[in-house]
Amino acid sequence: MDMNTDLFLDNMRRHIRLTEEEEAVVLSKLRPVKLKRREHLLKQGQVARDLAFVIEGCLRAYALDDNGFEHILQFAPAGWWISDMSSVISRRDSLLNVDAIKPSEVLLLSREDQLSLFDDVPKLERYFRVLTENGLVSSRMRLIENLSLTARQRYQRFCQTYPNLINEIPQKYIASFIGVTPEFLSKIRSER
Amino acid sequence: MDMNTDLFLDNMRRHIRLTEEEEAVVLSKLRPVKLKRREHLLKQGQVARDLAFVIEGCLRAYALDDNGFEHILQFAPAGWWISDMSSVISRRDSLLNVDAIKPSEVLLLSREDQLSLFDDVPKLERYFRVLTENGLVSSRMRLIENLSLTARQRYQRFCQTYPNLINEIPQKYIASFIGVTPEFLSKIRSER
DNA sequence: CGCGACGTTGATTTGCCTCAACGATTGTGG
DNA sequence: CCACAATCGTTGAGGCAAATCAACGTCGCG
Repeated sequence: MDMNTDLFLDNMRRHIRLTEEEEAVVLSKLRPVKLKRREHLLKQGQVARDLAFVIEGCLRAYALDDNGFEHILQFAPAGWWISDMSSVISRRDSLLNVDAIKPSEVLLLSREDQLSLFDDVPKLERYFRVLTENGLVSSRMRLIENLSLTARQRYQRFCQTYPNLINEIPQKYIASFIGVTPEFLSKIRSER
Repeated sequence: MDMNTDLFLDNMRRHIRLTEEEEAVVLSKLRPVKLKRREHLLKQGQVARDLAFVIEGCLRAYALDDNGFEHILQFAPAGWWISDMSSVISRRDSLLNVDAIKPSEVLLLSREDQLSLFDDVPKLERYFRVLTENGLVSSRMRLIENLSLTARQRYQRFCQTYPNLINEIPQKYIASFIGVTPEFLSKIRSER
């Protein structure tokens, strides 16, 4: 079987050390999937069953508000996990959509398999705890920044934090991420 | 020894089932502390070493921006955990302050003890993973709401989510939490 | 009692949105 | 390979939600 798992193994090994057998058990649960641009991995109203590890391309998670506007909560370039943890954990309908910004490839892990892996390979629980902790940290960070920074400052911060993404994805997605209209981001960028 | 741990044990038992010995090991690491109104558990610039479980009163976590304004990220009434996870995890200086809104009592657990407990009582890892997951969920929820709701709607949402807190804490804290000035919250409330 | 913290109210300002028009670029089918 | 549509970014005029600033009433507390 020929799935490109190097990026994933690198990522996991940065946090925990497993035996070869254990790694094989984990890998056996991962399902590789290719996505076209705009193709959805998850739509709101569905229950999210899978976590996705991006090995190529870039995905995004976004919410649609009552007026039909998109609000991007997370970008996931290669090497990142993405999904609606809220839905995965609670098994309730997702409020988020996840789709591919560009042609991408991901490894899927169902919540069911994840939980059974926690029993079979207990060290894995630590790996995902750390990931969740990091997710919490960055989510809080964004909350602070949204409460205390102006749009201009949030854009500068985005440029510092995701220098790779800036030239990789359409500008309107960046606007949606930092919480302004595409028009206003354009005006910000034109100043100097 | 006379520390009121019922609330904590209730909370933990809702997630995992431990033996009496295991519970005793966990309890042995908890240090009870009383806080006066306004007393700080953590100030920004320090490295947060402790997680705090509130057994009485109410605490808050807030960030100070460059202009000296406070932005409250979390309230923790009795039965809630609070701290700056970001600092605890990364061992870097905290960006948050944590203090008591009213006279309070908390149980402290150092990160060091938490990690050693993960080795001694592996089931505990699950408890904290779930807590962190829930924290992530609510943090994301707030981010969505801050991006997509008006101040009026955020206030209504706050009233639904924390009906107990509304008459318990000064209004300016609620303003800080939902991300408006105290003056504007006052105007919102006076409409109808 | 008198002071400080808090909430209210009003006048004014401002950061960002809305709407509309217009190039530039990309993509697509003939 | 061209023609055309769709998508995207830019620019400008006008509008609105919320901030700012200031004054004032009220309450709790030393």
